[in-house]
Amino acid sequence: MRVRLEDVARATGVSPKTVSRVLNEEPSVKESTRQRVLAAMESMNYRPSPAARGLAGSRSFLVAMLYDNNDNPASTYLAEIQDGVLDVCDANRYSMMVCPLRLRGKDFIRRLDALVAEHHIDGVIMTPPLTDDAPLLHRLKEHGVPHASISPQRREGSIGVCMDEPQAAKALVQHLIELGHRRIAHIVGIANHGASRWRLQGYKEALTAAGLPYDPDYVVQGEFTFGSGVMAARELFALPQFPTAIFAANDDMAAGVMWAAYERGLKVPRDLSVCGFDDTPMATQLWPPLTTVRQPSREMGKLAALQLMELLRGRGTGLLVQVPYSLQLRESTAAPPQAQG
Amino acid sequence: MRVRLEDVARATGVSPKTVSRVLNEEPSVKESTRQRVLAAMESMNYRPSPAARGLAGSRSFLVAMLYDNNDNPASTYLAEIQDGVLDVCDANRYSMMVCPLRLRGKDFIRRLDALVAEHHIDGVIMTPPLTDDAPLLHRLKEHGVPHASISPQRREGSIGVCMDEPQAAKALVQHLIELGHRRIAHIVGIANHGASRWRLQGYKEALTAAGLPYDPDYVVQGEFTFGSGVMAARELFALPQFPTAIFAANDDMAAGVMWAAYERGLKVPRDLSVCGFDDTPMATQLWPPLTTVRQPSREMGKLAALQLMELLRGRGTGLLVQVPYSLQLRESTAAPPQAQG
DNA sequence: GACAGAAATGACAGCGCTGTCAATTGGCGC
DNA sequence: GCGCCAATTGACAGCGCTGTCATTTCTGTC
Repeated sequence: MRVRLEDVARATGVSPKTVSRVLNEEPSVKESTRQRVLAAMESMNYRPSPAARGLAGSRSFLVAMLYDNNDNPASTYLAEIQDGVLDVCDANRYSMMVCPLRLRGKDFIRRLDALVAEHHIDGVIMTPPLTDDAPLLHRLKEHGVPHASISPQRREGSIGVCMDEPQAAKALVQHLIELGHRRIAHIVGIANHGASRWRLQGYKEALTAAGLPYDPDYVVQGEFTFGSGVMAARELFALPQFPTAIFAANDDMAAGVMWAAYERGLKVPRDLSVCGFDDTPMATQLWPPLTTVRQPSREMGKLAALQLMELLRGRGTGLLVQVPYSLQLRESTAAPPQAQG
Repeated sequence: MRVRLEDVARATGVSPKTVSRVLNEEPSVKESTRQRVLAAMESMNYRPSPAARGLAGSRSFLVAMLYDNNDNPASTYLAEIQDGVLDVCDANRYSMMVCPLRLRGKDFIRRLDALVAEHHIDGVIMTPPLTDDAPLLHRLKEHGVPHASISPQRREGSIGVCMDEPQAAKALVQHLIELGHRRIAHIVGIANHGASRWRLQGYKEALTAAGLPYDPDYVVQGEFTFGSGVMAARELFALPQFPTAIFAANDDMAAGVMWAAYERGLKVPRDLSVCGFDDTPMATQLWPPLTTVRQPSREMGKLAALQLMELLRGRGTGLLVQVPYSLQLRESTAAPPQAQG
């Protein structure tokens, strides 16, 4: 019925253990034997049973992608990452499980324990804000499960992938300044996300670099959601002298800002410049298309998974790879209404 | 180290096999024994090893979610479905694997074979357009893998979940007609999706019911993507007498229509009414908010998974559950520019 | 050409569970 | 109180692989 390792062994005239060695790319197998075994595997269309491998061996060939499905409004972000991770897992003959966690609910540690206990997970990929949850990280360390992070806040000691977000945000705001804007507002994201901090930081740095004052009234809290962008924008529009440009910490909130602008009868970019961050598909689908920063999520998922694979292979200790950002200058930003000094 | 079934057996004073029976909810276990075993499992925090269960038994407790990541632009749709499926799997102690297939590439059958051969998948959840791919269905039948579908085209013999899409589309177009529209265009979706057929059908039925003529010029082909919506709208705007309302087969294309309208200087809904289908988050984030049909994707994922669970439990033969739709009347539709007759 | 040591291979048990089939127990009629 | 059948439980092998450790086959050396 099913082709087993033993069948391949018999066909090749070697012991099952040797076939196992070839399967697991263990070093001490003579090249000629290796080739014969591989050929037999191929011709017999042999497929190792993950269950048996997991049961007998120490590895499960399973990685879990952990994410917080409370605090991740932009499903496209997660979907793209998942896609990238899956790609790399597939290529490396690993399976991937998706595992939504709820940081707020306090059972997420138990969910993790269950995952490790039941499935013997080999490794974990995490997305923000899980990447920086101390209890979670601690537990992973206790379990001894290797993990790679996407955009973790702590750079030292982290493995995975990141972007120079402060620099990207700074460049974006500098673009606004170059267009002539002086009253630039910022809508911050959810507090425990590194992205929120970095983007705010870049905003501040750009102002400082240009010698512009930092006005706390121009910095309002959002939640990375469209709705929170609307609310934040309304708040800003209520200021006696409202900004000529708004930099929202992500595209969803930027879309909310544009919505609120229309609601108020403001034309973008004539009356107000708007920019976001992430370059989700939505960015090019807004009217006018949104100026933003491209973040290559799919690629980042791949890179994080690749780092994890390195760890699992026992080669090296894993890196925190940095991917380049790129500004996407579109029609939602322009010179401010009245040229000021 | 690890708590095994044998440990639970010893603690309860029964044989491992009896514990196994309890674990698998087999009938012939005395209730008192059952309770004792369950109590021991609980107190010892016993977690069965899926690998061992899969290896020894005939079930793997694994279901795969199959989707085509070529032809599914709306990642939120898939993400929501995945979320729903995952929910139900979790609750039933099943694991879920996600498995993107590419119908176009001809290796997808091999991918499926590998999935079945390696992981001994217990069941499959499919999304359009996979639900109606003959070779795929045939192969699943050959493998004897139970499967549930989300919005399959063939109603008879299918198991899973669906919506009365023709009726929903008809109701939507009737709404336009009631508003006074007479020249209503439709943008069709990708050809091999049932959704495309059903929504077109509903469109036609509404016209017929109202005694309006069917004008082929008013029906243009799209691909469910934003970009294709833009193109289709431009095509329609090029007609000598262009429509006063456009019904796009999904929200993404409707967004494209609105984009194209702005591009041409048309105001929605003053100059043009636009409506979509699906009620993705985007629908409320457009300006003006989009009139559309709500499709409860998450719920549909759950229901399909529940049907699959029924199948896997051996209870009943599985149903094709129908979920209700609901019209979301928002500001993108209004009376046509000039009241006609 | 014999020998040490490395390289390559194999024998065997067992991972944690379930399927099969046999054994035990309990209930009931007479 | 005995026999019979159904309900309940248990013994045991084995799923397909890998870890451990033993064994064989090469190298090169003196």
